[in-house]
Amino acid sequence: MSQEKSAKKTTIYDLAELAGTSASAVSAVLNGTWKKRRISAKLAERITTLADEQGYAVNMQASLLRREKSKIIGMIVPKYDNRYFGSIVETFETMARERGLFPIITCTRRDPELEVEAARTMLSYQVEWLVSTGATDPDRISDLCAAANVGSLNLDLPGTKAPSIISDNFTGARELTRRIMLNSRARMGEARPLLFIGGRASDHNTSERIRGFRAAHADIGVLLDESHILASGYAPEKAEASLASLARTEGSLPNGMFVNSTISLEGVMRWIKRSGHYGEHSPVIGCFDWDPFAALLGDDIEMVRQDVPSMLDAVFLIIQNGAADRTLIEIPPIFRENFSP
Amino acid sequence: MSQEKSAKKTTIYDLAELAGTSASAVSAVLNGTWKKRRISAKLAERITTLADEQGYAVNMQASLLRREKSKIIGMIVPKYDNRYFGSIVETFETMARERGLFPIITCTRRDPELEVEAARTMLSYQVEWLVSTGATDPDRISDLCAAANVGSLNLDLPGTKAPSIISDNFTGARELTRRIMLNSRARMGEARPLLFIGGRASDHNTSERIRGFRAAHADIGVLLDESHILASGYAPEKAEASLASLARTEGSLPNGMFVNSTISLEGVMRWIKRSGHYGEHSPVIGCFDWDPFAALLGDDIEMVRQDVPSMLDAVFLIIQNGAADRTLIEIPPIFRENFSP
DNA sequence: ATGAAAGCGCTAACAT
DNA sequence: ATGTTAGCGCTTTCAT
Repeated sequence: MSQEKSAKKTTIYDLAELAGTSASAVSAVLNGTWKKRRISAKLAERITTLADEQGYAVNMQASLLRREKSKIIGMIVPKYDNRYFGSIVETFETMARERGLFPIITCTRRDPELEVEAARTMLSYQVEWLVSTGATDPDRISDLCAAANVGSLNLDLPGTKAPSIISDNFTGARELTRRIMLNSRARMGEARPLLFIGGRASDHNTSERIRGFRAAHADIGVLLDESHILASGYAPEKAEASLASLARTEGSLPNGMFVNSTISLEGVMRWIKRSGHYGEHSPVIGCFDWDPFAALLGDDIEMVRQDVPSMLDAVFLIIQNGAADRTLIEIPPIFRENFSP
Repeated sequence: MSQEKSAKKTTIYDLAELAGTSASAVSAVLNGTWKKRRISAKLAERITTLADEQGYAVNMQASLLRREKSKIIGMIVPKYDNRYFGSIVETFETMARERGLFPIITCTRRDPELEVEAARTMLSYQVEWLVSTGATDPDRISDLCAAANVGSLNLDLPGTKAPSIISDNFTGARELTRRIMLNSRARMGEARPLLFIGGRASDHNTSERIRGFRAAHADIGVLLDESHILASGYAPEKAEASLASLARTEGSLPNGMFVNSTISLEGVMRWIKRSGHYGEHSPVIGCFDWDPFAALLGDDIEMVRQDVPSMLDAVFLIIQNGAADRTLIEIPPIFRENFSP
């Protein structure tokens, strides 16, 4: 890595010399503690001007080493390729900064190894809190944090060793399923069992959503088909493949579907288009997650939006006030009629 | 901010005491420099085990303070709400880590003040390089970096005080325009002038794309209408509003459009749907940027994908080998037939 | 109203 | 083959 000029960076000692004062005075002026030190306004003025001229910037590494707290807060996130995680990251950054914290974020691409490596690195950087978003093994990360005396939090997917903030998946899925069935009935004349597709059966969110899916069928008195629950992963290709395979074995597919994420929806829509399976009569679809273009894809596509601002409010509330490790906070997702303008 | 336990963190001195050795030995073992120190394998072994047991993590603040280089590389990015920036961030993180660098990223929401504040903060954290992505005032950031002897780079939008890596907007836009016109001719029988919408006329990318747009019209010998170039901003609402306004004044809109980003496309598609302006005959569209759902929106929607991996290859190449400040690297965007599977 | 000095945890040159 | 020591740049008592 090449360095443009070889000049060293300006330090408070350089500034002190230029101002004809001491490093401690400079430090006090530059970090705002100088009122209690009763440093003269002219000295303060002189120092600030000088600092500006020299393009001085504190060395955080040195500053943090000396202080007790780093004010750094970390987050790991699986992907940046959808609106949900995108807004989680953006909101997290904004809220952290509003609270005087410095956010650092790492994308771990759903790779368990990368997750723990990222967690370790963040601990080295002295994060005071670590938020694991959609982590495959959140408890492992909580253990690492606990060993380093650092607070941890789970977001989106729950764990058992730190407070968790997630969507109310059961209630949300139940209502979403109800709506899909209503739409389907409006079109087909009668309520019919739906297909569930996407996600991993092993993860808490997916299993809760499947539970809500079942409950909604029971509510309406429709018997669902167990072989129509396809929790085959998050990647679009997975969804595409399992639809193809089901169509092959069963000939014809249900005309209503519950899709577990926009990422899975990508595969679903692609398959529908490519296969031509449904011909003119595209299926009635509901998706647990929101995307602006997907929303324009058809009239019969119902979407739920996870309430990211409320989820992160809860996160920062816990950071401020603490909470028991096994706390589970479930935030209701938002339906179409309550979408923000 | 509450701290769970009050125990202090383990340091190399604690480890040294437990292992009955010195801090420097521990340090050497833990950071891999111990081969050249000819430390015995058993000592090394003992120390590593101990470190594991104690959940030890180096204090980067201390380590970096002592070392000469931080290995930290910063990036500022406008938004996380579309695939283009999402993949820039994800690719940047991955490539940085592959090179032993620690990436820190800040989202500045197209806010010029936030941009410089973020840059300052990153300089405090001793970044060795700062990549400004889509910055509103990249030269300002380059100045800050220069004052701190830190390298800077512009991505997506060029500047004049640091090397810039951008898409080949002119050529890309010219070819995209040509394709839209071809599609339009195939449908309407004759080539007609298109509408240009989205972006800011003041930014380099938009003006280059408009230049390409003009060139393609000239190539085919079609006269374009200057009042049909609507560079009214990036937000979906802006696009929506300017279409509405144009439709009001002109009655009818061109049946082919060049849309300058997926974000603008969001507004365009919404307006088309809400207004019902085009009735059954939806317009032929081309978009400078790619989104998987937008791609499924219609048969006549052509998209170009900016070549993010190549752009970031160029970024890291410059970081390794250096380049003159005014270097401008233009990466050809990718058309449909060359999309990766 | 301001300066001197100690020390945060780590690394690297210099001992042995 | 391993220990001692001098800082890295900053903050913070404690003197004055």
